[in-house]
Amino acid sequence: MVQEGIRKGPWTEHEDVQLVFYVKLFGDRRWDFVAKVSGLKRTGKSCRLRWVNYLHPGLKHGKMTPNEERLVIELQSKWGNRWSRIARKLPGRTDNEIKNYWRTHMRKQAQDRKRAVSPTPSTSNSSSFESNDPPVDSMPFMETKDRSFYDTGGLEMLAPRGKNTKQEEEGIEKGYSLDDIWKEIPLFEIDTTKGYSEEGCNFSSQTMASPIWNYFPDMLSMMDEEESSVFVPTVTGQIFAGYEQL
DNA sequence: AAACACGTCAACCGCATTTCC
DNA sequence: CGGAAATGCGGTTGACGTGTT
Repeated sequence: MVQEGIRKGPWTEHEDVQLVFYVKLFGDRRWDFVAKVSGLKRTGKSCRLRWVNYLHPGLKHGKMTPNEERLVIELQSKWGNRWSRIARKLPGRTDNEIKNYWRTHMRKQAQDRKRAVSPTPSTSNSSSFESNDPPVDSMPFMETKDRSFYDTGGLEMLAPRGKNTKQEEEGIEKGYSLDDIWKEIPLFEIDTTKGYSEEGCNFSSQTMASPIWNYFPDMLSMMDEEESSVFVPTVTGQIFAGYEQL
Protein backbone atom coordinates (compact mmCIF):
# COMPACT_ATOMS: atom_id res chain seq x y z
CA MET A 1 0.00 0.00 0.00
CA VAL A 2 2.36 2.58 -1.16
CA GLN A 3 0.10 5.52 -1.22
CA GLU A 4 1.41 8.52 -2.94
CA GLY A 5 1.00 11.94 -1.51
CA ILE A 6 0.66 10.80 2.04
CA ARG A 7 0.15 13.77 4.26
CA LYS A 8 2.14 14.24 7.42
CA GLY A 9 2.28 16.74 10.18
CA PRO A 10 -0.47 18.45 12.09
CA TRP A 11 -4.04 17.61 11.35
CA THR A 12 -6.41 20.20 10.03
CA GLU A 13 -9.88 20.72 11.38
CA HIS A 14 -11.36 19.35 8.28
CA GLU A 15 -9.32 16.22 8.46
CA ASP A 16 -10.48 15.76 12.02
CA VAL A 17 -14.08 16.06 11.08
CA GLN A 18 -13.64 13.70 8.25
CA LEU A 19 -11.87 11.16 10.35
CA VAL A 20 -14.45 11.27 13.10
CA PHE A 21 -17.16 10.84 10.61
CA TYR A 22 -15.68 7.77 9.07
CA VAL A 23 -14.66 6.23 12.31
CA LYS A 24 -18.22 6.50 13.40
CA LEU A 25 -19.28 4.79 10.27
CA PHE A 26 -16.83 1.99 10.23
CA GLY A 27 -15.58 1.70 13.75
CA ASP A 28 -12.15 2.25 15.13
CA ARG A 29 -10.57 -0.97 14.11
CA ARG A 30 -10.02 -0.95 10.43
CA TRP A 31 -7.70 1.93 10.17
CA ASP A 32 -6.30 1.26 6.78
CA PHE A 33 -9.77 0.95 5.47
CA VAL A 34 -10.91 4.13 7.15
CA ALA A 35 -7.89 5.95 5.86
CA LYS A 36 -8.60 4.85 2.36
CA VAL A 37 -12.30 5.28 2.29
CA SER A 38 -12.26 8.65 3.95
CA GLY A 39 -10.09 10.11 1.29
CA LEU A 40 -7.73 11.39 3.89
CA LYS A 41 -4.23 11.31 2.61
CA ARG A 42 -3.07 9.76 5.82
CA THR A 43 -1.89 6.34 6.76
CA GLY A 44 -4.11 4.14 8.82
CA LYS A 45 -1.57 4.39 11.52
CA SER A 46 -1.72 8.12 11.53
CA CYS A 47 -5.51 8.05 11.63
CA ARG A 48 -5.50 5.73 14.56
CA LEU A 49 -3.08 7.88 16.44
CA ARG A 50 -5.08 10.99 15.84
CA TRP A 51 -8.20 9.27 16.98
CA VAL A 52 -6.74 7.70 20.05
CA ASN A 53 -4.83 10.71 21.22
CA TYR A 54 -7.09 13.51 20.31
CA LEU A 55 -10.45 12.82 18.80
CA HIS A 56 -11.71 10.01 20.88
CA PRO A 57 -14.79 11.00 22.84
CA GLY A 58 -14.24 10.96 26.55
CA LEU A 59 -10.70 12.11 26.42
CA LYS A 60 -9.73 14.60 29.01
CA HIS A 61 -7.63 17.35 27.68
CA GLY A 62 -6.90 19.25 30.81
CA LYS A 63 -4.07 19.06 33.22
CA MET A 64 -3.52 15.92 35.19
CA THR A 65 -5.11 15.96 38.58
CA PRO A 66 -2.91 15.30 41.59
CA ASN A 67 -4.60 11.96 41.90
CA GLU A 68 -3.77 11.04 38.38
CA GLU A 69 -0.23 12.19 38.76
CA ARG A 70 0.15 10.08 41.81
CA LEU A 71 -1.28 7.12 40.08
CA VAL A 72 0.97 7.49 37.10
CA ILE A 73 4.01 7.61 39.29
CA GLU A 74 2.91 4.66 41.28
CA LEU A 75 1.98 2.55 38.32
CA GLN A 76 5.15 3.46 36.54
CA SER A 77 7.20 2.26 39.42
CA LYS A 78 5.14 -0.87 39.44
CA TRP A 79 4.94 -1.67 35.76
CA GLY A 80 7.69 0.36 34.17
CA ASN A 81 7.05 2.09 30.90
CA ARG A 82 3.95 0.15 30.01
CA TRP A 83 2.19 3.32 29.06
CA SER A 84 -0.81 1.86 27.41
CA ARG A 85 -1.36 -0.38 30.37
CA ILE A 86 -1.08 2.53 32.72
CA ALA A 87 -3.41 4.51 30.55
CA ARG A 88 -6.05 1.88 31.00
CA LYS A 89 -6.14 2.72 34.63
CA LEU A 90 -6.63 6.37 33.93
CA PRO A 91 -9.89 6.84 32.12
CA GLY A 92 -9.68 9.65 29.66
CA ARG A 93 -5.94 9.72 29.50
CA THR A 94 -3.89 8.35 26.66
CA ASP A 95 -0.63 6.52 26.75
CA ASN A 96 0.92 9.38 24.87
CA GLU A 97 -0.24 11.88 27.42
CA ILE A 98 1.01 9.82 30.28
CA LYS A 99 4.29 9.24 28.57
CA ASN A 100 4.67 12.94 28.06
CA TYR A 101 3.77 13.66 31.61
CA TRP A 102 6.27 11.14 32.83
CA ARG A 103 9.07 12.58 30.81
CA THR A 104 8.37 15.99 32.16
CA HIS A 105 8.11 14.63 35.61
CA MET A 106 11.39 12.80 35.33
CA ARG A 107 13.16 15.80 33.95
CA LYS A 108 11.94 17.90 36.78
CA GLN A 109 13.00 15.31 39.24
CA ALA A 110 16.42 15.00 37.71
CA GLN A 111 16.87 18.69 37.93
CA ASP A 112 15.75 18.84 41.49
CA ARG A 113 18.11 16.11 42.36
CA LYS A 114 20.96 17.81 40.63
CA ARG A 115 20.26 20.97 42.48
CA ALA A 116 19.81 19.44 45.85
CA VAL A 117 22.37 16.70 45.66
CA SER A 118 20.62 15.63 48.70
CA PRO A 119 22.45 15.35 51.98
CA THR A 120 19.70 13.01 53.08
CA PRO A 121 19.55 10.22 50.60
CA SER A 122 16.62 8.87 52.47
CA THR A 123 14.76 7.05 49.76
CA SER A 124 14.51 10.00 47.47
CA ASN A 125 14.32 7.40 44.84
CA SER A 126 12.55 7.87 41.59
CA SER A 127 9.45 6.56 43.18
CA SER A 128 8.69 8.16 46.44
CA PHE A 129 5.43 6.33 46.43
CA GLU A 130 6.68 2.90 46.44
CA SER A 131 5.93 2.09 49.99
CA ASN A 132 3.47 4.50 51.42
CA ASP A 133 0.59 4.44 49.09
CA PRO A 134 -2.37 2.18 49.11
CA PRO A 135 -2.37 -0.53 46.51
CA VAL A 136 -3.34 0.85 43.19
CA ASP A 137 -5.96 -1.68 42.70
CA SER A 138 -7.93 -0.34 45.52
CA MET A 139 -8.02 3.12 44.24
CA PRO A 140 -11.43 4.55 43.66
CA PHE A 141 -11.16 5.69 40.11
CA MET A 142 -9.75 2.55 38.72
CA GLU A 143 -12.94 1.10 37.59
CA THR A 144 -11.96 0.70 34.01
CA LYS A 145 -12.07 -2.75 32.73
CA ASP A 146 -8.82 -3.92 31.46
CA ARG A 147 -9.87 -3.06 28.04
CA SER A 148 -8.37 0.03 26.63
CA PHE A 149 -10.78 2.84 27.08
CA TYR A 150 -10.25 4.16 23.64
CA ASP A 151 -11.43 0.93 22.35
CA THR A 152 -14.72 2.10 21.13
CA GLY A 153 -15.10 -0.88 18.96
CA GLY A 154 -18.10 0.72 17.50
CA LEU A 155 -20.92 1.79 19.61
CA GLU A 156 -20.09 1.11 23.19
CA MET A 157 -18.61 4.48 23.55
CA LEU A 158 -21.93 5.97 22.89
CA ALA A 159 -23.32 4.85 26.14
CA PRO A 160 -23.03 7.71 28.54
CA ARG A 161 -20.18 7.15 30.83
CA GLY A 162 -21.41 9.49 33.41
CA LYS A 163 -18.06 9.62 35.00
CA ASN A 164 -16.44 12.48 33.36
CA THR A 165 -18.57 15.30 34.41
CA LYS A 166 -16.21 16.59 36.96
CA GLN A 167 -13.26 16.36 34.70
CA GLU A 168 -15.14 18.13 32.04
CA GLU A 169 -15.47 21.03 34.34
CA GLU A 170 -11.81 20.99 34.96
CA GLY A 171 -11.22 20.88 31.29
CA ILE A 172 -13.22 23.98 30.78
CA GLU A 173 -11.24 25.70 33.39
CA LYS A 174 -8.14 25.05 31.40
CA GLY A 175 -9.45 26.90 28.42
CA TYR A 176 -10.18 23.88 26.40
CA SER A 177 -9.98 25.32 22.99
CA LEU A 178 -11.17 22.35 21.08
CA ASP A 179 -14.65 23.61 21.58
CA ASP A 180 -13.87 26.69 19.69
CA ILE A 181 -12.20 24.80 16.97
CA TRP A 182 -15.12 22.53 16.47
CA LYS A 183 -17.56 25.29 16.41
CA GLU A 184 -15.84 26.72 13.44
CA ILE A 185 -15.79 23.62 11.43
CA PRO A 186 -17.74 24.32 8.30
CA LEU A 187 -19.84 21.36 8.94
CA PHE A 188 -22.94 23.10 9.95
CA GLU A 189 -23.57 23.15 6.32
CA ILE A 190 -25.16 19.87 7.06
CA ASP A 191 -28.79 20.46 6.63
CA THR A 192 -29.97 20.00 10.15
CA THR A 193 -33.51 19.95 9.05
CA LYS A 194 -32.83 16.65 7.38
CA GLY A 195 -32.50 14.52 10.36
CA TYR A 196 -29.57 15.97 12.18
CA SER A 197 -31.49 18.17 14.47
CA GLU A 198 -29.95 19.00 17.73
CA GLU A 199 -32.71 17.61 19.78
CA GLY A 200 -32.11 14.10 20.71
CA CYS A 201 -28.48 14.70 21.13
CA ASN A 202 -27.69 13.17 24.43
CA PHE A 203 -24.05 13.52 24.20
CA SER A 204 -23.17 17.10 24.72
CA SER A 205 -20.21 18.08 26.76
CA GLN A 206 -21.26 15.82 29.55
CA THR A 207 -19.80 12.72 28.12
CA MET A 208 -18.09 13.72 24.99
CA ALA A 209 -14.89 15.57 25.09
CA SER A 210 -15.02 16.47 21.50
CA PRO A 211 -17.86 18.69 20.40
CA ILE A 212 -17.58 17.14 17.05
CA TRP A 213 -20.16 14.69 18.24
CA ASN A 214 -22.72 17.37 18.40
CA TYR A 215 -22.76 17.35 14.69
CA PHE A 216 -23.60 13.72 14.35
CA PRO A 217 -26.07 12.97 17.08
CA ASP A 218 -28.32 10.76 15.11
CA MET A 219 -25.69 9.25 13.06
CA LEU A 220 -24.11 7.94 16.18
CA SER A 221 -27.03 5.75 16.85
CA MET A 222 -26.76 4.26 13.44
CA MET A 223 -23.30 3.09 14.00
CA ASP A 224 -24.30 -0.30 15.11
CA GLU A 225 -25.05 -1.25 11.64
CA GLU A 226 -21.60 -1.46 10.34
CA GLU A 227 -22.95 -1.91 6.89
CA SER A 228 -24.07 1.60 6.65
CA SER A 229 -22.24 1.85 3.42
CA VAL A 230 -25.40 2.90 1.75
CA PHE A 231 -25.40 5.78 4.07
CA VAL A 232 -21.98 6.89 3.11
CA PRO A 233 -22.41 8.26 -0.31
CA THR A 234 -25.49 10.21 0.53
CA VAL A 235 -24.45 11.77 3.75
CA THR A 236 -20.87 12.32 2.95
CA GLY A 237 -21.92 13.69 -0.29
CA GLN A 238 -23.78 16.33 1.58
CA ILE A 239 -21.21 16.99 4.14
CA PHE A 240 -18.09 16.88 2.19
CA ALA A 241 -19.24 18.07 -1.12
CA GLY A 242 -16.14 18.77 -2.99
CA TYR A 243 -14.02 16.39 -1.02
CA GLU A 244 -15.05 13.13 -2.41
CA GLN A 245 -12.08 11.03 -3.28
CA LEU A 246 -13.77 7.74 -2.95
C1' DA B 1 10.88 44.69 23.61
C1' DA B 2 13.89 41.11 22.19
C1' DA B 3 16.37 36.97 22.93
C1' DC B 4 16.82 32.93 25.08
C1' DA B 5 15.51 28.83 27.87
C1' DC B 6 12.29 25.67 29.16
C1' DG B 7 8.02 22.94 29.13
C1' DT B 8 4.32 20.80 26.75
C1' DC B 9 2.21 18.23 23.38
C1' DA B 10 1.16 16.25 18.82
C1' DA B 11 2.92 13.34 15.64
C1' DC B 12 6.34 10.28 13.48
C1' DC B 13 9.19 6.11 13.37
C1' DG B 14 10.55 1.47 14.02
C1' DC B 15 9.74 -2.70 16.18
C1' DA B 16 6.58 -6.17 18.25
C1' DT B 17 2.41 -8.45 18.36
C1' DT B 18 -1.91 -9.90 16.57
C1' DT B 19 -5.03 -11.11 12.98
C1' DC B 20 -6.23 -12.87 8.64
C1' DC B 21 -5.85 -15.72 4.62
C1' DC C 1 1.27 -23.71 9.79
C1' DG C 2 3.45 -19.83 7.62
C1' DG C 3 3.56 -15.46 5.56
C1' DA C 4 1.56 -10.94 4.86
C1' DA C 5 -0.94 -7.23 6.45
C1' DA C 6 -2.83 -4.59 10.07
C1' DT C 7 -2.62 -2.87 14.49
C1' DG C 8 -0.50 -1.56 18.88
C1' DC C 9 3.22 0.14 21.64
C1' DG C 10 7.10 2.76 23.25
C1' DG C 11 10.77 5.95 22.09
C1' DT C 12 11.86 10.13 20.02
C1' DT C 13 11.52 14.52 17.77
C1' DG C 14 10.10 19.06 16.47
C1' DA C 15 6.95 22.90 16.72
C1' DC C 16 4.86 25.95 19.49
C1' DG C 17 3.72 28.53 23.67
C1' DT C 18 5.17 30.60 27.94
C1' DG C 19 8.24 32.31 31.27
C1' DT C 20 12.58 34.52 32.39
C1' DT C 21 16.45 37.46 31.77
